[in-house]
Amino acid sequence: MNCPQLKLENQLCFPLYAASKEITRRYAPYLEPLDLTYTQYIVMLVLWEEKKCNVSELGKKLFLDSGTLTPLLKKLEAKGYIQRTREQSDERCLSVSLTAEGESLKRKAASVPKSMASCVNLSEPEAKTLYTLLYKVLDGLEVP
Amino acid sequence: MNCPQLKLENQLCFPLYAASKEITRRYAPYLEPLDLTYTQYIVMLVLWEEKKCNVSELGKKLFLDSGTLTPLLKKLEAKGYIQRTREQSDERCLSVSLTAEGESLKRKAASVPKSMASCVNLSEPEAKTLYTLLYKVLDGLEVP
DNA sequence: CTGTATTTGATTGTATACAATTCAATTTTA
DNA sequence: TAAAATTGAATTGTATACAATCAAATACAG
Repeated sequence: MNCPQLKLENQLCFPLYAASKEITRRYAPYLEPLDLTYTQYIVMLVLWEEKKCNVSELGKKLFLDSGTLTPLLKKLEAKGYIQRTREQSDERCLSVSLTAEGESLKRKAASVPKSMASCVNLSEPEAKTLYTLLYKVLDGLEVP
Repeated sequence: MNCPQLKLENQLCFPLYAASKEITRRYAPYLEPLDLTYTQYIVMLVLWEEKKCNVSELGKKLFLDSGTLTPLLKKLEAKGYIQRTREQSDERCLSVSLTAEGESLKRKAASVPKSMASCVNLSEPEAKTLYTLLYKVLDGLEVP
């Protein structure tokens, strides 16, 4: 049974999956001094921008659900980077905000993106094209 | 502290990470009738092509290590799709091969790629460009 | 030939991921 | 306004991922 569409090299999903994993793995050495994993890092990226965010908002932005975020946020709290407090107006909502330590971590993180960019062997226009196409895929998936 | 390079929207890694996860998630409904997860599916893709493969070869092709593959291959064996046998010439090597059932599963899988392609909202040239750029990233990472 | 080095999978430990379910708080509705 | 529906996190269960380590088999140097 000859099936070219089932060849690994003919899949678009596979380089996407592999590149994502490999890139994430390359982040580890740069994030270790910050005591962050990659997923914890992108949560901190949101908080450095927003200051305050509840779990569902984080989930929407990062494409993560509460089953991933709840334990992860507890770890960030244990590290002293964030606070978790129930919102007064709606006790169902858990508000996540930075501690002073979490805020000051931003300074140490400032060099991470440049370090990582140097790992990725793309020209500026190529990176831009890739970025655009990936968001097109993501947006196209939004409504199933 | 204003830090544009730390904005989520300025990261290339993030849409890569998110798109990969979302695409993988979209595979589930199509793979469920085959009783395969996404990772199990890409292992089967290799085996449908190669017939026979040892663990380290699978790992190289799929960017996975033995910590992921060993339990996964045991599950595929438990489902009856593959056989795991030590190679006679080198007892360290575990040879993975298809059973008749695993081979015949290929027929049921033949329609999966087309179904998935319809989920991805890219034109043919866009998909090709994305593919090329992703492999360029992967190849650029090969040697750290 | 033998002791050391290397190779190969397996194991262990930590950290995601996500579906499905639960539970409590809030909102809607009959 | 009391019951129903909805919402938002947390929990449970299953499946990856990968670093680090281990043990067995093999290769290889002297």
